[in-house]
Amino acid sequence: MAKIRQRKNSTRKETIIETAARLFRERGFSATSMRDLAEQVGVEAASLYNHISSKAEILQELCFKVANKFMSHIDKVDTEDITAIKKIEAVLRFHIQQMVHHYEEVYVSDREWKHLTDPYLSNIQTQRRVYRQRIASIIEDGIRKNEIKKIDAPTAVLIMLHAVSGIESWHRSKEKISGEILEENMITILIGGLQNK
Amino acid sequence: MAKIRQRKNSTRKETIIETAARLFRERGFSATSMRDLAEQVGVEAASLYNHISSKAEILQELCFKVANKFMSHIDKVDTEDITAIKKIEAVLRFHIQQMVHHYEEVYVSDREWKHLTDPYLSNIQTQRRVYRQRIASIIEDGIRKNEIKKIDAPTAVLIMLHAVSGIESWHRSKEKISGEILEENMITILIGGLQNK
DNA sequence: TAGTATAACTAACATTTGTTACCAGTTAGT
DNA sequence: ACTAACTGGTAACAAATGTTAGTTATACTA
Repeated sequence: MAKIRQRKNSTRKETIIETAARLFRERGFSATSMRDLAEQVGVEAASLYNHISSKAEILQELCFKVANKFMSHIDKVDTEDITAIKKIEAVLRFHIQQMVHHYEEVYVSDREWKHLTDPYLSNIQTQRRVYRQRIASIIEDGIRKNEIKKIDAPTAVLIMLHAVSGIESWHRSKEKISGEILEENMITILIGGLQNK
Repeated sequence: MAKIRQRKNSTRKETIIETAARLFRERGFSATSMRDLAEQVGVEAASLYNHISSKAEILQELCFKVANKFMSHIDKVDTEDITAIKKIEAVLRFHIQQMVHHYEEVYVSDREWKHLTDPYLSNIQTQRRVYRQRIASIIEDGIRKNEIKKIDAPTAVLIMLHAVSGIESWHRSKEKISGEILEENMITILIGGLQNK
């Protein structure tokens, strides 16, 4: 029972969270009501509460899932023995791939985290700050080693991360180039812009 | 009376819209209530309706004001007799300056236009599409003339515009570099990334 | 001084919101 | 077969939402 409860519960819960991610992306967290969500899931609003404990919890799960994913990745990249510019490229490629393949959850957690409430809000703010600082440190390292142009590292981080979130437009556009070509184009422009020639 | 009504009315209306821009930026359009707005203006919620006709109207005014501003600017740039890369640089610098000096309204109109309703929604969607296409055309022209790397133009536009919206992080950061240095850094990276060497 | 437009207020409205309490049918393990 | 968990539904809630109606005080114009 415990086992089965776990499995069934989480499957249904996952459906709800995935559906919520799509709606939060389309309409925003605040503009999405539990009744909207229920309708898309095919259930009454009250029934959602058999699987989740609040609307806020859905956003929390989305945000922390994504935050953890990016944090683990930069952990891995940072231990590799490659040049700073290669590290930045690896981080950038990961961001692009995540935005291409896990669009909804990544986009939502990036745009809607402000609607978290306090223990979670502070937590995610800290995580985001730490994450950006780690990228900035890699860039500063690259500048010292003359691999990267002499620029303001936080500004470079800001450009990188926000450029990636623009992949939203790509998703919505009619005639999409492939994800791979998108990735190469973005790398060309952004790494090209950072790199010292 | 007409004169004074006009002047007083628009002053008060402007205050409301400016305050709304700040709140919409901080909390989002949907998460900002008319009572929140009224409180910040220092008035009861119902009193707002002496100056504006609806919450939606506030967003409309913000979005179209900003859209018109950018559209006029690209009109001007496009008639100038300069290289394609210089045109792109001019557009980019204008975006950066607008984001630095008219942060709230530019940011809000960029993030919250989805909450417009239909005659206005379609209108702004078209304007945004046309605007991006015009930048893409300049880029394609630059590619033909070998001033710009052989990249996918819509992708370059996407990167440019979204990178600029990242100036939001700069506004929120404690130790800001100056607006001018920010601008030069962004130009270095982005124009450096586009330009053919 | 009388008259009029402005801009504020209070009270109230109809909806929509997130959520809870409670009940019923189905499923799965003993 | 019996029990317990799971998952759904109905009804309802208190609070919050955008907005309207009606009133009043102020201030400028004639």
